Amino acid sequence: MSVVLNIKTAAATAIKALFDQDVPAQDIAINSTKPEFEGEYTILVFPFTKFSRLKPEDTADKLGTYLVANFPDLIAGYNVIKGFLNLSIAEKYWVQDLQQRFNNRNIGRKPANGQKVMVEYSSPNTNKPLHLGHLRNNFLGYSVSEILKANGYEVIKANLVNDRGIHICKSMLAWQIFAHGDTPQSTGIKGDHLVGDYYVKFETILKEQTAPIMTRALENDFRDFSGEDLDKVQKLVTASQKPEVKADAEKSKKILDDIRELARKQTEIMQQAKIMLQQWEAGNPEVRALWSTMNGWVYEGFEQTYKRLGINFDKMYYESNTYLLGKDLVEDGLRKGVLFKKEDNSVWIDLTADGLDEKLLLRGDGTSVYITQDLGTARLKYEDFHMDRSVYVVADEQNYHFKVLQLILQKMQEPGADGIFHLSYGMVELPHGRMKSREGTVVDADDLIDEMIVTAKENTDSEKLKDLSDDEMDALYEMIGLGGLKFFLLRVDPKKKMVFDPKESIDLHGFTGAFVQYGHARIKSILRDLQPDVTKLEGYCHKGSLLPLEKELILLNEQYDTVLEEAAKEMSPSVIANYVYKLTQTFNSFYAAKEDGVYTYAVRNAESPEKQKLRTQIIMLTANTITAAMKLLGINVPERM
RNA sequence: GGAUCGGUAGCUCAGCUGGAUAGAGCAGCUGCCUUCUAAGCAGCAGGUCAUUGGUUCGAAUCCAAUCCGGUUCACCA
Repeated sequence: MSVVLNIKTAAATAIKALFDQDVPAQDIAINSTKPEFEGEYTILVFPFTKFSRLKPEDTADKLGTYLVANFPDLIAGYNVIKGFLNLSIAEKYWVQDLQQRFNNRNIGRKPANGQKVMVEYSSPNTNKPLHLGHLRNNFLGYSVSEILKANGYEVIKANLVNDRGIHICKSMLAWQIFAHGDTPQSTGIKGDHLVGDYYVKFETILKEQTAPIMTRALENDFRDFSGEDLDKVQKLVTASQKPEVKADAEKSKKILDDIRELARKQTEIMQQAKIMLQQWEAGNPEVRALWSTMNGWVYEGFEQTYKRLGINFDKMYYESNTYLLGKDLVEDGLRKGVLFKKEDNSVWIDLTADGLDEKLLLRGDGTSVYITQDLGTARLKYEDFHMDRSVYVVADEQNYHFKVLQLILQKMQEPGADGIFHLSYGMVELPHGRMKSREGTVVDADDLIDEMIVTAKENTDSEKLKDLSDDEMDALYEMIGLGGLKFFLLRVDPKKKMVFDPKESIDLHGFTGAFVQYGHARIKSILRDLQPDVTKLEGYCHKGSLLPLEKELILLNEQYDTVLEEAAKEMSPSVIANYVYKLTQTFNSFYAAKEDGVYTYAVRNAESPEKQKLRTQIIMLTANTITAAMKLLGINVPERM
């Protein structure tokens, strides 16, 4: 049980005894004591004055006296400032805690809790390589999975690959026209990048073909359009010519965009892509063969990147297998009366009572839309694993989609519906704004990783490590570079959008992964020198008093369990990142503190054998906590750097 | 326009289940390597917590309104 919980329980007992009031222990507010006051934890007594019928100071005083008298193993002293009861925890408590935990390699890990949770993350499209935005998703999904595991959940990491659709046909078509049979082998280009290059090629041609259609349309020449699109474009062009629209820059831009969208649809290359998609759906062997080949290239590329990122999955789903799902569910829904049909045979759900709109689930021709597949896939996942919770790591632009998804499943009384949780994360932006592929500002994942590793190499003092082999050095650079990237993307609260400044991200100073790794390497360096006898340490429980930073480090380490629980509850690796940084920072202060040229907290040259044992326990504990915490972020820590 | 998320130091972010004088890092400025790794440490400077009102012993934190910004509201995925 954590110190805080112990204090709360003791306080609840004290309140019952002193004031005859039943206050649930968890309702008692406890803060860390501000550094300028004496003590470690502070109870806020304001809420108790109602029934104590005493001034806050007197209430605190009574409570403090009682706690010291009745819980001497926990609370050694107290002081009162206004309504704040500052408690000094008995040093014996800290020392015993230290002795029990210092050599635990699985620090913080909870026993299995019998709950199963699926975490779906990554879920890439197979038409282009991964970029910065995917990295946040991948790191988050992996880290949250590890955090849940450490809290006792059984976790299934799932990846739903979007391997079919118009976007892939675009790459395929451009490859057919322009590649002259090029392959990753023949060009030496990584498969996902090669396929992505042809996606870009497609977009270039599309743009070229769109321009004249657009120009004609704006001159009221609509020869490129027909049917519904003809109606739409005429209306839009007419609207765009109104003086009040011309005066409104924002409005006219939007109308122009809409016209452009229609023009894009009419281009020859777009029509070809659509035909290809239809052929794919019809099972055309030639198209299917090309599709398999090009997806194969992409998977090889992704495999490399995932491996490098240290990311893995327990279950792969492919949209080509799941995109037809959901129709059964729609049938069930119609039977249950949750869904209804319109006269054109399209199927809808009415969500107006929930403040949303009517939502289409099946088109008039019986084909499904995006959300229908997702409904079907949700059912499939549940049938496969019967998990208690199903987490989707997806950017916050899809908040509405997931709200609707869960609502529909709940209305259909699908068994997994209540367990669905959309782990919605904010976009990664560049200092100048969003990444835009049209403006070529997309930061490629592979490039970024390379850059980070090069930076790590440039900033490493190889003199210190000259006895390491080249392979060991490369592994170290990779650990530091990748760790830095992960830490940078995970240290921010997932819910918030974040700015990625390349200059800042590759920094190895301050609140960074490298800082934490460095702290760990420093500890290991001391331990290498010292070669402590672990069995002796395990039998050692320090008797003398503790210096401030000795106590502070034990205390921070003690908080790890609580931090881990909070990270799981919030599904937020940033909680861990902030904590492990603080812990390392405190260790660094401990490490560097000097008085009159002598290390205050020297381990090797400690002032007594007892202090040496104590400090060895402390730094071992700290190293174990750092290692465990960083592992949950997907970051390894080096023995030396 | 409706829904929704956000606005804290020059920049990037903590703090938000109400509590003491709002914290880090970067950038700027001072110091500190003959002693366990200076990717570090110690310090200085930097704030109308978007604005206004409310709730109360107490508000960056809760409520309301306003302003600013993002996302979303497709028979696209």
